[in-house]
Amino acid sequence: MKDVARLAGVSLGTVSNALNKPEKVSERSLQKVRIAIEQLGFVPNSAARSLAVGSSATVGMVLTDLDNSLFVDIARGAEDQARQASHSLLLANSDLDLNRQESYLDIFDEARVAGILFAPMNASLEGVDRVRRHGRRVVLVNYDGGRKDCCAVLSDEEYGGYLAARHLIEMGRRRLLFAGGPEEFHAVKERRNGALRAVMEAGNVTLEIIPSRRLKSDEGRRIAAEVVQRPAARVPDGVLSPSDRIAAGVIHEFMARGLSVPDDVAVLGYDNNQFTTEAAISISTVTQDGYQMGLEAMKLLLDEERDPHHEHRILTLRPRLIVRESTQGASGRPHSEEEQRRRLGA
Amino acid sequence: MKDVARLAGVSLGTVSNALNKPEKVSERSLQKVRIAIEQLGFVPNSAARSLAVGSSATVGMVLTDLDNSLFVDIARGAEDQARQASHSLLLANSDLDLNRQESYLDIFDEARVAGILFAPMNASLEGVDRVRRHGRRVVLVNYDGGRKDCCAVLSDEEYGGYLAARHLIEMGRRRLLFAGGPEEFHAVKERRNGALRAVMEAGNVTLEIIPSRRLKSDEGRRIAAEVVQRPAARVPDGVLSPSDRIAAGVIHEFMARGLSVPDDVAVLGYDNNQFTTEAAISISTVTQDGYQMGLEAMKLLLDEERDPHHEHRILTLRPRLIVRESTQGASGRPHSEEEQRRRLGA
DNA sequence: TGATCCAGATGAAGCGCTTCAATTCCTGTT
DNA sequence: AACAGGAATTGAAGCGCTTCATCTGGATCA
Repeated sequence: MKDVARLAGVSLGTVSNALNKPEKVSERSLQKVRIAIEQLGFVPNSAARSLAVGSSATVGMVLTDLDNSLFVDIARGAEDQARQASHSLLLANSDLDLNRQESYLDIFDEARVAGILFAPMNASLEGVDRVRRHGRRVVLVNYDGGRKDCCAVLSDEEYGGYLAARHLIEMGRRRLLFAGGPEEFHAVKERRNGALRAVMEAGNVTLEIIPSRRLKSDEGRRIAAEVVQRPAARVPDGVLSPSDRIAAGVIHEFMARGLSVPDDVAVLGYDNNQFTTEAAISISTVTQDGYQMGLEAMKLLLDEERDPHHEHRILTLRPRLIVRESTQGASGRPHSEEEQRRRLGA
Repeated sequence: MKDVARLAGVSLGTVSNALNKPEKVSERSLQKVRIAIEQLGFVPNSAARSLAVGSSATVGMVLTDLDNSLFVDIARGAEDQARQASHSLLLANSDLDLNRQESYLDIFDEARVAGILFAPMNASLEGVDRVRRHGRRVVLVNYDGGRKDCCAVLSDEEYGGYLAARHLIEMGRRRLLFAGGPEEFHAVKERRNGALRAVMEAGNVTLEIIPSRRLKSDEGRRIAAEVVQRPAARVPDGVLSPSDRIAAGVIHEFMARGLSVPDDVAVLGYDNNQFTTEAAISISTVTQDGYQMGLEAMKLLLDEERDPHHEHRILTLRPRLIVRESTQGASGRPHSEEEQRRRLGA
C-alpha cells in the first residue's frame, strides 16, 4: 500500500480511504490511486485489515455433514444473505467428527470472523460457550440443544413427524412403522413424538418403533427385511422414517422382496434430500427448507452485528410435506421445474 | 499476548515460543504460560499471526457445485491430507456462478492463504493467472483448461467414456445412445470421444449422440421420452450419459413408459454420485474417486509449499467402472458396506 | 481584505503477533 | 578460578493496514 501511495503521489491514508470510503476522496486522487493499484497489481492484505479493524468481513459456517443436502441448502441461503451485506461465507465440514467440529470453531474464533453459523452435531455445545466467551457471535442452525442464550433457527421437528404420520393415516394406512434413527438424536425423538401425536389423534392406528444406530440406507434395508418376514397382518402398511436415506433403503428392500410401494406399503422420508427426486421412485418426504433456514440464520447474525441492543431470538420454521410417488403412486411428473425451484427456495 | 506474558512473568517472545516452538522453552516457563493462558482465556489472533508470518496455515478450496457429491468427496480427501500437515481447509461454494468463483479466489488471495485448491467451472481460468501472479499457490482439480503451468489433478475423462461404452457393448448392447451434456464442457466431449473409441473398436455397434444444455435429470427425461417413441428397431438398447442425474432421469422416464431397465435398455451414469446407490434401482456409473483426487491435490500443494525446487505436475487418475443394477439387473446387494467405504476412500 | 469554513489530505500511532540479535545464566572444562 | 559454549530468555523492530487528530488550501462572505 505504501508503494501505491508513493506511485500515486498521495499519502497512505488517502489510499486507504480510496479503498474503503471512496466518497471521502476527490475524484482526482481516486483516479491516481486506481491507476497505481492497477500498475502494481496491488492486493489488499485482509489479515492486516482484520488486525487493524479488529474483525473480518467473513462469516464462518461449521457444518456436520455435507452429504446431507439439507446443509448445502442452508449454506446457500446463508451465502446469498451474506453477500447482500458484503460479507462472504466460508464453510468448514466437520464430517461427523466432534474433534474437527471443535477445531473449526476455534479456527474461526482465532480468525476473528464476523460471526459463526453453527449447524452442530447432537452433542455437547461447549464449543459454543467457549467462542462466545471470546465475544464471537454464534447462530445455531438446525439444533440448539435447548439453549436460550443465543440466536438459533430451528425446524419444528415434532410437527414434521406429525405431518408425516398424518399423511400416511389420511392415505388409509393403519399399521405404521417408525423406521430407524438413534433415539438420542433430538430430531429423531421429536419426529417420533409428532408421529405419536398424530396416531393418538386418529385412534385405531398403531405405531411401531424400530430404532437404528445410524441414519444410513443399510439400516432401512435391515428393518424392511425384518418386518417383511412377518405374517401379512403384522407387516406395516405405512412407514415413516427420520431420514430419506433410511426411507430409500426401506423402499429398495421392500421392492426387492416383491412388495409394491406404495400399494402394499407407503414409505415416507425426511429432509427432502436431493436424491429423493432423482430416484426411480420418487420419495415423499418432509422438507425443512434449508435455504430459508440459512437465510434467516444469517439475518440474525447480521442483526447481532449491527444492532447494539440486539436481542437473541429463536426462530422455529414449520416443515412442509412433499407428497411424491412413494406414498401416492405415480401421479404425473414428480419433480417439475416448479418443484425444483421451491426446493432451492429461490 | 502481552497480558499473558505479564501474568506469567515472562517476555512476549517466550509466550510466542511457548505457542509455536515449545521445544525451545523450558518446562517451567511453559507451565507458567499455560496457566496464564488458561486464566485469561487467551485466544491467539490468527490475523496478526498471518500478518507477521506473511501467510496462513489455511488452504482455501473453491468449488463449483456442492450438489455434486464428487466435490464433497474431493474436499474430504483434501481435508484429511491437510490435517496431516496441520493445515485446515476452508470451502467456498461458487454454486455455478462465475462471479462468485472469481470473488472467492480473491478473498483467499487477500487472506494470503497457504494455497488454493480450485475445482473450476468449464470457463476462463483468468482468475488463476491473477492470483498466481500475486504468488498464490494454486492446484487445479478436475479440470485444468489444458494449461501446463501449474499443478493439477485430473481424471481421464476419455478413458471413463471408453469404459462406459465398452461395458455396454460387453453386455451385448449394439445401439448405444450418448445422452445429454453440453458439448462445450470439456469433460462431456472427452467422455464422448472415449465412447466413440470403444464403439469403433467393437465394430457393428452404433453410437447416437443427443446433447442437452444442462446436466440435470429433466434433460434425461426429455431425451428418453423422445427416443422411446421411435419404431422399436431404432430405440437404443444401451444409454450412457455424462452425469448420474441425467441417467436417473432417463431411467425414470423409461420405466414410466413401460420399458424395463436394464432388460430393454441398460443405462449408465457418471460420477458415482451419492444417490446412485440410494435409488430403488441402483445406477451403474463411472467413478472418479474424488477422495483420491482431493488427497493428491493437497499433496501437490504441500509439496509446492515446502520444496523450493518444486516442479509442477499434472496427475491424471484413471476412473473406474461400477456395475450396478441399471446395466446388469439385480445382483445381490448393490451397495455393501465395503462399497460404501470405497466410495469414501477411507 | 481578512475571517471563517470545510472538503481533502496527511502521517504517526497502534492492532497482536513473529523474529532475531543481544543478553543472561548455567554447566562443564582446564 | 577463569573461561568457553550452549540453553533459555529478552524486547525492539516490523508485518500492512485503519484511524484520527492535525494540517492545507481554496471558496465564501461580510
